[in-house]
Amino acid sequence: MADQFDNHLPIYMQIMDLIKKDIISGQLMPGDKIPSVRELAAELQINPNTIQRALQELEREEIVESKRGMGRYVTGDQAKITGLKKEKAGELLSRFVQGMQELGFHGADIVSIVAGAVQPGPLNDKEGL
Amino acid sequence: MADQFDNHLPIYMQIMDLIKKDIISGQLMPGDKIPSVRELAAELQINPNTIQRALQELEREEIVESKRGMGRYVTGDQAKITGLKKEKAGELLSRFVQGMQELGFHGADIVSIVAGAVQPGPLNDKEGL
Amino acid sequence: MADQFDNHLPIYMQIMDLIKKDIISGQLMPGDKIPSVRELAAELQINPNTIQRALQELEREEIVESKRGMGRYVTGDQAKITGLKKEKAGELLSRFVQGMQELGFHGADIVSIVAGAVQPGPLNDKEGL
Amino acid sequence: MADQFDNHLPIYMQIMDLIKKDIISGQLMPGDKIPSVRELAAELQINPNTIQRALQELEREEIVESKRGMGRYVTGDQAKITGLKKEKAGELLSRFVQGMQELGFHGADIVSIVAGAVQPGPLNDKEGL
DNA sequence: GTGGTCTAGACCACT
DNA sequence: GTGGTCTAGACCACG
Repeated sequence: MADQFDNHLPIYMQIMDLIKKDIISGQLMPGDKIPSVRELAAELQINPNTIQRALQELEREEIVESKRGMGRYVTGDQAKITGLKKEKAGELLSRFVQGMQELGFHGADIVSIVAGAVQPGPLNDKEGL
Repeated sequence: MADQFDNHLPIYMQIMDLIKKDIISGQLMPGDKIPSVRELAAELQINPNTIQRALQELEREEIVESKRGMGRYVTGDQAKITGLKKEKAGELLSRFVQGMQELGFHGADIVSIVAGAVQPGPLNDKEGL
Repeated sequence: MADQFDNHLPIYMQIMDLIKKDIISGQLMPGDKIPSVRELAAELQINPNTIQRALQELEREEIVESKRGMGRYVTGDQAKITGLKKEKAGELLSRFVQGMQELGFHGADIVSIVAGAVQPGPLNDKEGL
Repeated sequence: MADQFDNHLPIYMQIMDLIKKDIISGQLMPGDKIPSVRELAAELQINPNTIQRALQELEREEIVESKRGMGRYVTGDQAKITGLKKEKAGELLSRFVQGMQELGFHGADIVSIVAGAVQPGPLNDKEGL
């Protein structure tokens, strides 16, 4: 079976991203309990130490809080979460735009390529890429 | 002086990207000679072995050919090169769109965000992100 | 002591062959852990970097997988392994037959030469070659 | 266009082989004049120095003789040529048989595989390999 | 001069 | 402990 994880990014970071996405998308709401290290380790087939590392880093980023003896919880700070979303979106956007410009695509090209990708209509075909 | 190379990605990969960009942008045309390992090492202030590694990988990807004792050359296969551009663009695009969708943005949102980024007009400001 | 490695072929390729043979012959089964770079380096009296190179190439050929921090493993893809054997045999065969034909030997000649070599009987002696 | 030469064997050796094959197969007979370095260089699209090296080595092996100011000629020593043929055949044979044995094929297997390859009859199919 | 290989030794992040 | 990367310096065969 194909590995679910990418080889050139640390697994713990990929796990951080998984959890962040769950939070941003609302699957995990502020204040929700996060599955225990053991549960996540079993579910993802990953060494518990690696899960531990991921959660520690999320704590450092104040996205997750641990309550002694009660497990870890999504931060109640809503601003933190919307900030997270903006930050991620900003990263994605700038990486994309900069990359496309380096490939020689310019303003309008880029927009129309994206338009073609998100809502493929009769006027756009894949060749446009 | 600030290092010209990024810490998250191995230097040899960044060198690969440098050369790929030169090829895609037309600074290096099909059949052109690529500067020798030693020249690149001197120019980029990088150990020759690292340059060697980068060029070997490009050779594996059939973007570059080495002619014994005569140096390395950009592949003459034009299709390979245009393929390279499409591949890079496709990667960037799908990573971006998929990422944005995971963050909860949908079709039109994504397009307008990109539009705002590439051609900032009076109606869009960066804060809108 | 006579070097265990041949001069015409790079050491790292010879190490690749060693490991491939272990896999084909079943000494290393699919999913088995491969000795660490350092272990192999000590055992074969070869610089670790050279071992590393050999294993990296095997990874490129998808004969071996590395699991971060956990070592390298023989691919679990059984088809890959049987494919390996067929590929090697096919190479050997076509190189041999083509070579013999270029030397002016034809069908039956070639077969009987091989027969003489693998099971020398009273009717064939090596001088016959 | 695909290069006519293999990357992991020196070109001059490959040229030596070309000429040897011509001699063994009778395309070049004992005493025949060998094309000049310039001619071969033009024909094979190879640096004359490389051709020169190949011919020098053939002289060292006494397969070719140079007559001052008159060019190079295939040796008149017929024994040398038949010896050449035996040597080449022996190399091919032992490399093949040894290789197949390392892959786990044994006597009769090897013979029947060769038989299938040189005269494919209704009883043998490729799957047999 | 060119690429290719090898050694030695070091540092790092990941598990 | 594991692989991955990088540097430094050396040697070699090829063209």
